[in-house]
Amino acid sequence: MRKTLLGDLRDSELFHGIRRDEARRILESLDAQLKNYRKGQTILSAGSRVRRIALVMEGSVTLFQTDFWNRQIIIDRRRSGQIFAEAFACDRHALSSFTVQADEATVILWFDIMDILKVDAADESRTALIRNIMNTLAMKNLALNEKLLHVSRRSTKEKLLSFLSDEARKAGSSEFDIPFSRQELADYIGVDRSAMSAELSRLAREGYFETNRSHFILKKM
Amino acid sequence: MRKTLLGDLRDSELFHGIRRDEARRILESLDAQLKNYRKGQTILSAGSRVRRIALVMEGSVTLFQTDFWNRQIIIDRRRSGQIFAEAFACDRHALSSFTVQADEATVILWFDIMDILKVDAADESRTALIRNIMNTLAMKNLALNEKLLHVSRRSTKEKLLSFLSDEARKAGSSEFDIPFSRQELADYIGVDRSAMSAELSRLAREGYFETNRSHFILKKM
DNA sequence: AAACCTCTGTTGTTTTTACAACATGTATGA
DNA sequence: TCATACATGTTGTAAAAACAACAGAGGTTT
Repeated sequence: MRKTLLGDLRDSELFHGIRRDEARRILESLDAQLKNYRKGQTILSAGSRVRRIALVMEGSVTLFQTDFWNRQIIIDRRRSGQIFAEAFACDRHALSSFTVQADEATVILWFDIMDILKVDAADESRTALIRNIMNTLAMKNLALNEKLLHVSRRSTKEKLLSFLSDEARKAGSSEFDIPFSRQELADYIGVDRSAMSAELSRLAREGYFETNRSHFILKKM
Repeated sequence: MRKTLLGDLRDSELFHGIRRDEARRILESLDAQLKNYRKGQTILSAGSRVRRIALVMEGSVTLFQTDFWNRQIIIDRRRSGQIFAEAFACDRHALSSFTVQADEATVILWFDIMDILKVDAADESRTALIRNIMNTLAMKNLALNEKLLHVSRRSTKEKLLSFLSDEARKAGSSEFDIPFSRQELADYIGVDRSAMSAELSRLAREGYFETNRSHFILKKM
């Protein structure tokens, strides 16, 4: 495996806190495999069985579904340092629910995560890797739960109040900056930007908060 | 620990495939603790640090949030055999984002999941438990992803088509039964029941599918 | 069979949202 | 400073959804 690529590993959430030589040793014992893909090439097909986690080393990929009526739905994009297919690899019975294609020339590192659980193989670095994977799954879980909580509110007003309330909780203060522009926020909670902008004005007028750009100050009422 | 309760453990997703005596041994080494709660008692408060996973042994609990403007939002309910707080326990930096209260007299088994990763403690049953936890996290992830995909579509029509397409994919056939009544489906995708019913009729008339109650036959067009 | 209940579909009305078009604000570099 | 580009706010209109009220279908109990 190329040294330059291994160096980059430490930047990924998965190998965080694991020494480079340790990472190399672990990956070798896990049947890790580097594969190159051309722009547009299919890396993983919907419906296929996935045993291994994919770590994007170089390039970027798009995850999408094709529905029953052949309409394409883009799910997400993953870049260098990020992983995909981890949920399918960690759940023995799951098949991939999406297709993955390379956006550009891309290098993927594949490795079998379940192998790492083998009883005879306990050591500190492996433990760290398992912890990192569990952390990753847990964090994704929390992020998905949080987003779902906002998105599944019925009205734009409820979505905004749910989101802002959560931001205040995370900031530990009624005054905070959100990590989104207006357009990004609208996409995140799944509504139209201009309608959302109007709703924000209305809520501010009603006294729920003051806002300027990404800065918010919530008001008890 | 009471034998009767330990017997029930095998029904939980977490201890699936682990022998009763093994489960007992593991739990003792993990500082497992049984606690009883009265109806209405708070089991876990939003904002607190959580080190241990909670497994509901008897009774049931409600997970909810109180937002900035003191409005209560019910997130979910967990019953005997199910776990909660697993994502907070698996992500060292996370604090609980919700409060948990007992719906009735409830028994909770608390245990430290990160302890199980200790290097000196590798054995088959522990490996199975780790695998089960990863499975649980992965399955939740997939379920959340799937629901989010449907809920975040903009219109009722898009939500329905997204949901039905996914059901067809999971069934491996264009003909299938959905696991929901109309009201449950409306709640799941986050829309009004009667409006959804009307939309279903419209889509059926437009030729997307035929449906009777929970039975659907999708049509290519 | 009759009475009852729950689920589902339909329709008219009200409310909310999306959409489009444009105005204003803000940051950036020539 | 001016020109420019992009983000944000505003408004009117069309479309969609929520809501409410009711009717019929299906199933269950007596």
